[in-house]
Amino acid sequence: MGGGYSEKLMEMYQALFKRFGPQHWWPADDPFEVMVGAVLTQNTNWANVERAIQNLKQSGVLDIERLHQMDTKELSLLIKPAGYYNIKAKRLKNFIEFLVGRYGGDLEAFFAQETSLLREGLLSVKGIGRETADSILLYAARRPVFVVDAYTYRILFRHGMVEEHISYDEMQALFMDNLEPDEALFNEFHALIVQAGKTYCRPKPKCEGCPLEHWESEMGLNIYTE
DNA sequence: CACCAGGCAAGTA
DNA sequence: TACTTGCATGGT
Repeated sequence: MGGGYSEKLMEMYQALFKRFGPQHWWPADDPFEVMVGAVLTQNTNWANVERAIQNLKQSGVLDIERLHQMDTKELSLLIKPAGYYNIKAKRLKNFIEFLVGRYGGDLEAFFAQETSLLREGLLSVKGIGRETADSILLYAARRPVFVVDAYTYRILFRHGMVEEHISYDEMQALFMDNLEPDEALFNEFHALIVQAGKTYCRPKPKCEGCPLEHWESEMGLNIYTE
């Protein structure tokens, strides 16, 4: 039904895992830190996000109540290393206001909902789009939701697995309609795609003609080039 | 110097 | 629906 995607995707997963090993995502101490990191990492290098999170930790404000009290301007200065600091401070405040206003700031209460309702709520927050919402669902709420990002498009397109410019929902369905809803699998798979993308699948490929000699020689992924 | 990073919202056609 | 633009720091 899926045009043999189930087998292809699992072969891709096995090859990536063999090449890169377990990624141990999400690098955070608790679900709330995951959610903050998910907003801060929007179009931003993770190393810069780490500095911002360190600033929040060292200031002792990495919790809902403290962030709720804090002035947006003050917050923006703490997260400055993550870039887009004015808009991200507002986005974090929007999210905090949502959690406090609707769940009394109780994350357990927030997470005690069906996945589709959780996603709907997250997407209602200005500053949380589909990728950020799905990252929170997968890595904070630990739901079997597949996270799609720019690397997912790039890698699958360059390997001839999808048309260019398919929608987020279509790409997500490609994975979720062809794989068992396995939270641990989705966790590792997305993290591996990011790692592989960083390593071999830049926006402007240095090698001539991806789908890549790189993948084939270094990863044994000629199975994807048809 | 140019390019990129674990996106999103708002505006336009 | 399908583009375009603004947002911004820090590494390579």
